[in-house]
Amino acid sequence: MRFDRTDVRILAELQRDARVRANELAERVGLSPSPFYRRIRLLEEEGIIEGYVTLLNQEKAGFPVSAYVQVAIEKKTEVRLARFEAAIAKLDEVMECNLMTGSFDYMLRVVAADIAGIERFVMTQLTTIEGVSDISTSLALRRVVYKTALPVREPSGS
Amino acid sequence: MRFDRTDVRILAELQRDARVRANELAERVGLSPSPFYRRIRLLEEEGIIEGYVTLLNQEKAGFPVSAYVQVAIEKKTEVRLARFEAAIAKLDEVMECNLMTGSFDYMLRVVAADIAGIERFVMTQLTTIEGVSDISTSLALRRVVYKTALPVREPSGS
DNA sequence: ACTGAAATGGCGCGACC
DNA sequence: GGTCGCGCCATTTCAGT
Repeated sequence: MRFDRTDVRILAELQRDARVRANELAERVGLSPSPFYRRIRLLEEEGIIEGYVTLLNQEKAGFPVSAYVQVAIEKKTEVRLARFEAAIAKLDEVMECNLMTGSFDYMLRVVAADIAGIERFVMTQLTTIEGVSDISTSLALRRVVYKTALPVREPSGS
Repeated sequence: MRFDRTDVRILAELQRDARVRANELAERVGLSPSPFYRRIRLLEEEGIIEGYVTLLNQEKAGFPVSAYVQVAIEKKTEVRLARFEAAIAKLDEVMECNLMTGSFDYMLRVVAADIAGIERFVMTQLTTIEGVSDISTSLALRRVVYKTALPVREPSGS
């Protein structure tokens, strides 16, 4: 699916604030309500829009500590990777997990109430998963940037 | 500020879906609309709730590639770090940036339309910032987990 | 076929108990 | 925290171009 510059403007606004006044936003992009809603529905159906969520302040919500944890898996069979991923998916503290290039296999971002919580996570949750052969943890000292908004741009040749 | 188990249930739902039927959610947590809205407003004012945003599908929005980029800064003066952070904050591709412990100083998550976009970002944006002395880039091969919802729990002694 | 304008049902939110 | 009630917004339908 392609989206035009109007979609791009709508998506930019919605990414910033899921609760913008729809009519006002429609007007701002030069649309009346009904085509505006049609576009939104289409974007939802196409799966471009994945959902509308509420963001909490990490500190104030009680999770001031973030850590990036790199994990290496030995003898990477498909089954073993699948099991690791299934185990990871169940852990609430894991905000992100990606299969990576490089010497480690997975990169995780983990949150906790304190540094001990990170250690506890690594020791009791990660090391107990079959095949985990190496773990490298780096603590975040301070968050500089955290965004959820992708830099959507209009496809070049439109 | 403390929140009780009712707040926790509300926050859990709102993190999952910012557009839940408010009256329905209020009822589900055993509240009538009014006190429900009062709690929400309070959570917003306290800054626990940071905002309501729309999440896009990274692939479908045209940014299928993620990379974690570690950056080392030489002669880390406060001014130099501040300048680096200011420069980073302006770059749309940077979804996350944290000051870190360990041999590198910053950990970034960067998105791009293709691998060349990551290389271009590193070469033209990162290396040109004063003081950047080392960069290590790892590509994400596949996203396993991506969440925005913190595992909020009721404070222990309530 | 896609856009624009009007109607309505339901929600958000304040006043008051 | 609950009840009442108003105003406004999200959403659909319908006509126009």
